[in-house]
Amino acid sequence: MTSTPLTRSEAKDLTRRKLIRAALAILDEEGEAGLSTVKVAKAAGIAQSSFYVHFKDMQELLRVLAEEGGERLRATMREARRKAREHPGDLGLHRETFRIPLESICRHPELLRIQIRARHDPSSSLRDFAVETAAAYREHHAADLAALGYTADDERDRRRLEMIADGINAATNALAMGHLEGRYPDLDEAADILTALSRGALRWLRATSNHEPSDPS
Amino acid sequence: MTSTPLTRSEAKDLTRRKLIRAALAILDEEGEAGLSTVKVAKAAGIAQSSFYVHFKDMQELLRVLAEEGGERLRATMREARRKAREHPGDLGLHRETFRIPLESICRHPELLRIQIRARHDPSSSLRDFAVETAAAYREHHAADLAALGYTADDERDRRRLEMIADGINAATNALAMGHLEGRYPDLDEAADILTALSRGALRWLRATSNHEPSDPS
DNA sequence: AATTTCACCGATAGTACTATCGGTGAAATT
DNA sequence: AATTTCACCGATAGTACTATCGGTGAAATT
Repeated sequence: MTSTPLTRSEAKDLTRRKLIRAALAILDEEGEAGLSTVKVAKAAGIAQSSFYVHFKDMQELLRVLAEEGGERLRATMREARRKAREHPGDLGLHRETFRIPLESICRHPELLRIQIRARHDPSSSLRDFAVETAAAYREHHAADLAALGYTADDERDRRRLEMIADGINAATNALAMGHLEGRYPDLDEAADILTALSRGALRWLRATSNHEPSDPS
Repeated sequence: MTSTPLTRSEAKDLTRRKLIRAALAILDEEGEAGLSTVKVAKAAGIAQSSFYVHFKDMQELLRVLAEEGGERLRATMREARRKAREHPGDLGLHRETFRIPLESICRHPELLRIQIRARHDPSSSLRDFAVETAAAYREHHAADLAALGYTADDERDRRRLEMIADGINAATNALAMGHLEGRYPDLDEAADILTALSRGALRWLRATSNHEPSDPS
């Protein structure tokens, strides 16, 4: 009941945050096509025209959204990496490597949903961001695998490591989405499967590296 | 130079095909947000208002597009399955199981792109179709794995098989997209990796089935 | 206390699109 | 040959949205 007296800039910043929150919610619920200055402003409780006090246009708001989302994703990757470094060589850790991204996705599923959508939508303003994020994620994961002892010396092995990382990443996203949709209740089970998938790939990598050109049997 | 005299219904059908083709191209290049009766009609070479001679509205055109795309996808699945049945127990075939979808994706990449986009876009008219297609693909693949001898008897194993199929499917899509983007030049290599991934998962499945509750080491 | 700043407002011009309607001429039918 | 059908056309009313502009009052500054 105590009225909180805000300075003008504090109030402005609050409104800005409201706009960003509103945009994120609409983006998640209705997609980029559902975004409009009308809807975002109304959801934030201000007039449509006041939207432009805070952002030059919708494009700029989306850019800000992408930057903030990217920061959150990078922080997650850093955390996962740090944990992996704390216990090098730990086998149970291999599994942990997969639990962390799964959990982080489930904590903020809207970020992944938006990213996946933008990644494949040529009309999306967030497309470049999404493509870069996906590439960063892929390389991060490839580095993780390399850290587990599967260093790639030549071009071919490096590419293979990247392909494996790409595949595992995609599988991670798919299982996380399935979990959110209620199909896969147990995240640990998902982590186990990802571990098993990556073990299979790495076993193959070891078997074919500097040996036969290509024989997965 | 010989003018082909078309009956009225032939001409109408031709225009209809042109509209569908134009819509598919625009959908792939600009996304669903870029679709409009103006653009589609113009690209097909008719007046915007004539669009409505062929379709009730854009929604209906999208439905038709989804149905045709779905038919093509189902045909691919049937073909893959048929081939797998021809050589049961063939180990090299396990690899073939992955090459066929990869090739089919690369033959019509726009179908997958559109599907992935729609799958995660709440505003998409094609969403239901995309979700159903993804589910069908997942179950198809789970059945494929079961056919390889990893029959799932209880609820847990069935779910695990579905999770593995889901993961492998996602990886398949990711590698196909990477191939199309020029990152992975060799489709065979991609098929090898998918084979290796699935071997790892199935090995784990065999190791934990009806034994320990969950231990991936 | 007087003045300035500025976050927000309502109104509105401009843009892009949808979907309908009456008209037209060639194909199809009689 | 006369009549009907219909794929397509241009015009247009209606809808949703963007982005600007002048105005307002409370906060901030003088």
